[in-house]
Amino acid sequence: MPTINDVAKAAGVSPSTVSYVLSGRRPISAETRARVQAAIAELGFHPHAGARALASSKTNVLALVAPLRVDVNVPVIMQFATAVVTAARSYNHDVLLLTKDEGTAGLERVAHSTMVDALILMDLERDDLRIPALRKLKQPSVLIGLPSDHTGIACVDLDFAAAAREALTHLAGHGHRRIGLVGPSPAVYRRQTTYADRFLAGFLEASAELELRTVTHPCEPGAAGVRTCLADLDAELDGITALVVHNEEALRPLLDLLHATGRRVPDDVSIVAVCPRDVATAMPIHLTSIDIPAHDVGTLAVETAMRLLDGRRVEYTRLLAPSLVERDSCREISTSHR
Amino acid sequence: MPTINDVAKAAGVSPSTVSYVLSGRRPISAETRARVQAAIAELGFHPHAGARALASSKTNVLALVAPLRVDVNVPVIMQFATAVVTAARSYNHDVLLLTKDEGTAGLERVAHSTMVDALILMDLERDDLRIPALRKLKQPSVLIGLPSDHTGIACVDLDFAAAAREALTHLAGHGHRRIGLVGPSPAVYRRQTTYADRFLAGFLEASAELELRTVTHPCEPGAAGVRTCLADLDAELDGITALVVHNEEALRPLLDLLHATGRRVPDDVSIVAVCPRDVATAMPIHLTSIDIPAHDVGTLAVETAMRLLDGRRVEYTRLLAPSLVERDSCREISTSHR
DNA sequence: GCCGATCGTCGAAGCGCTTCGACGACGAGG
DNA sequence: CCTCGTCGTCGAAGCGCTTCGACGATCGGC
Repeated sequence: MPTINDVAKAAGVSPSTVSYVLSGRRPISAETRARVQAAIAELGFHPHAGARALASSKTNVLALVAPLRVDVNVPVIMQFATAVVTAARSYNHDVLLLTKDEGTAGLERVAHSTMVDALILMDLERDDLRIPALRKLKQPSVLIGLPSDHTGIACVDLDFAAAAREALTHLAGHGHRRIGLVGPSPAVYRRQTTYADRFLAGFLEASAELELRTVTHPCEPGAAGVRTCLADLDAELDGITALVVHNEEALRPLLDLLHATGRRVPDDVSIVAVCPRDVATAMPIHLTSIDIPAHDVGTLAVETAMRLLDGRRVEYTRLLAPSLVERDSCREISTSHR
Repeated sequence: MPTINDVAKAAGVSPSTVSYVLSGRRPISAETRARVQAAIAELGFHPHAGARALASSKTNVLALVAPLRVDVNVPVIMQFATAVVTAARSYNHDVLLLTKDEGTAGLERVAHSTMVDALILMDLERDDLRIPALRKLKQPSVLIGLPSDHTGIACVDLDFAAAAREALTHLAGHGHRRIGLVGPSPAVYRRQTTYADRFLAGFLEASAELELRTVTHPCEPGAAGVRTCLADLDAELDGITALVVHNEEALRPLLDLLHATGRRVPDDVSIVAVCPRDVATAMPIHLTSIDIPAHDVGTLAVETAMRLLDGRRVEYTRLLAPSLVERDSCREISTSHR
């Protein structure tokens, strides 16, 4: 492996000149630059990351903390990760992958040992224990999610409250007045994962504003969970004509169940799903859905981290507006049913 | 951030002594060690990763190259990643996540700039262009997959040929003689992804050995793809009594289709799937399946990398034996059908 | 035509750690 | 009792890079 000194010798300049060619931090004459670049190319020089980090206190690495335990929502997590890695690369950064279950210790480890310049976390909980730890780090962090006390930490996410509102507005606009929410699994609520809370809050608010009759229930995974959830909803409110589903896993078994029990979608029951576009269209009936824009959110998170790193201003709370796209699972309800 | 010098001063020793306490490379008296450790704890000292890498030429980081483009098999990829990260941590290593689509350049970048000690790649193709590049790196690599020319590079994977053999043996043992293979999507074959090839080869060999009548077809994603695939299989061989499905995505639509066309599983058609355990049991009928042991494979890959790193011997090709677990999708065929 | 600013380059001082050789102390073996 | 080997520690020399201050050269302004 050639070093910067080898390059300097080959090009007949000093090492610092090579460094300035590389970083562009000082003007270098065109000829010198050309000679240096030629030498770099010829020798196949690549700066040593560790040396660079040591001298410059920059690693060009971002930590991404993902809930890798195969929980729920695997595809969404994957989309976030993809977006983050891709965006990071576009800023000439790499991504160090941490698992959420290393907890606070993992964050501190990589931060204290200066392995990363910034951290991006996903799957935040309402009173996430990691938040206070993050505040103590010298590296900035960006959250994908919106825990309760996030002052001073940048947060990026879909506006789940608005999403719920939009789902209900859409259904109400189609004449639906009795609506059930099939929520995430109880485990998600138990962890107080922030998106679940925010969606539910938005749902209840909008429900009141629009003067709808609504019921909500979490939904355990699997066909059995869906069956229970639906039964609960029906028991608490009869004449439900529409369902909002904020639970990717439940979608498929739910459709199966409705089909099996002779409730046609959308003729007997309308559905608005909250899920990535591709899962909405992978269903036998293409679902009217509110997209979870994982790609945008991931990209935005990286962008925010970059701004933070070079000291530019950032919006500390950035909630992306939801967008509902109509497909085949909602139907105008006839006045007689209202 | 305290440095090793601060610790040394606080403990009244030289920096090198602190280093030896940390690394254990030289004997240190119990008292000195205690003093040093106390100082470390008190100051909250964490060695600077870059400095360490520079001085020791070890980064304690592994590169993991994953196909992050949301392709097929997302859950499996996630399981691999989880296993790799977890295993790496257990060896005190971290994981740098690269996307496959950075190709050769990405590997060279992280290797040449000494960001990682070793590389783990997944989703290998038969004549993967990255293999020659890997050979030139100073860091060792471990492949999850088995490309055609892998001499000198460690490979780890499920033995897909044996898996195919086992599936057919199981079905043959239940009296099935006419069997169809629902393969991965044509895109997977086109890329000559190694597991697809190996499974197919094993399937054909076993089919001949067991004197079965078999047909095979790739299967495009989506319900339409499944319909076409099944139609093709039926057209080429009538009286099919069993299906081997080596395509996670296809499983669900396939069951739907069979159901819709009145072919009962397992009464009319038996199924052996190749997929992670949890997807096999997530189906309405619990499928007899051959597990894709992502966790074991990922862990083994890391283990292999570690052995390579400290110069121990490794088996250069390690194919894990498949294990078929019986569930509810296979049925003994009555002699009248044979 | 002189002065100060700007340009382009160099040298040297680190960044924080590991590791090698050296060296005193001490116990064991002859 | 002397020597040799081992133990425990230290000092110094890097590892490969960035960055700061310095300095000659060049240039525009008056």
